[in-house]
Amino acid sequence: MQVHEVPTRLRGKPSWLLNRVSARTHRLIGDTMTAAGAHAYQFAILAALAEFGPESQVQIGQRCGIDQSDMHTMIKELVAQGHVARAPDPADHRRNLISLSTAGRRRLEELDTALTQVQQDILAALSATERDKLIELLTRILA
Amino acid sequence: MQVHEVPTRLRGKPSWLLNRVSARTHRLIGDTMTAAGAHAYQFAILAALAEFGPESQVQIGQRCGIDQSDMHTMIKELVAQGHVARAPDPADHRRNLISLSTAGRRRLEELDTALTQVQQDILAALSATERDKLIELLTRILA
DNA sequence: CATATGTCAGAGATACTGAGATAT
DNA sequence: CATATCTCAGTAGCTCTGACATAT
Repeated sequence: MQVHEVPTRLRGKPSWLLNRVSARTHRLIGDTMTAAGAHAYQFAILAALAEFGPESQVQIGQRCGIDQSDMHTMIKELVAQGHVARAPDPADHRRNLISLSTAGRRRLEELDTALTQVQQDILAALSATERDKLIELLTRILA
Repeated sequence: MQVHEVPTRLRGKPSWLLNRVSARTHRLIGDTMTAAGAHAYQFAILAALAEFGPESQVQIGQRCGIDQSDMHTMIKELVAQGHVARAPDPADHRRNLISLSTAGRRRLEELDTALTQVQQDILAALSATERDKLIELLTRILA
């Protein structure tokens, strides 16, 4: 649907390409999560808990790149859905220890399946080798 | 500054990598443009005008991926700065023809220089060949 | 006292929706 | 009448700042 040609000074810049691709991706992921009644942050939180076990809100946020201020709402929703439990840390009463429930573990798999499908859609134009290359390059940029 | 390990289910997903890289890039570009007293959209508009000549707001927006509703403010600022002129299109009185001034052309070069430098910073971890590869892959995803 | 955590209110920028005015 | 452009108000989601209470 590209009716008009994109200015050369834009389409040659990685920052512009990244922004456009990321915007499209973000919309797809958002739609998928909304359809599942979830939030992208919540998948990240569930994934962190499944891999590293119970942690404080701050710890989870640092792992996933979620601001401390935004963890509260996300955790509150997950608690209401029965996907995680929030309990004071006996070893440090400032902290809440967040832990994954059985339902939360199922939820994680469910969301992961949906999100994995979205990856296929996003990268449909690339071969398997190229997808790996893209992941590698992005990972190195981020490191 | 990655204190905590990122969950595998996140760091292996292109959507997550794209989001993180794009967020960092977006911040760098934003800071650079703010320092120059400009907006990222405005660079795009100036680039379109320099390459394709005077056009309507809708046309420019479609080229650059800027919503029609957001063009108005951007153009207004560019007019106030003397970088573009806005005049009714004699051939179609619904349209404003936006055209680049001499100052706008200088401004474009100035912003392009700054933005080109940011690209170097973003892609510092990649070789020239890898940068080209990344651009190619992102371009194909977008096509 | 200094620091860490969680909670909460709100700001700022981005991208979009919807509606109205004008012109084709 | 249907459509296109421009303008403008306002919404929604994301990210971040600042403040405060509590605990270490």
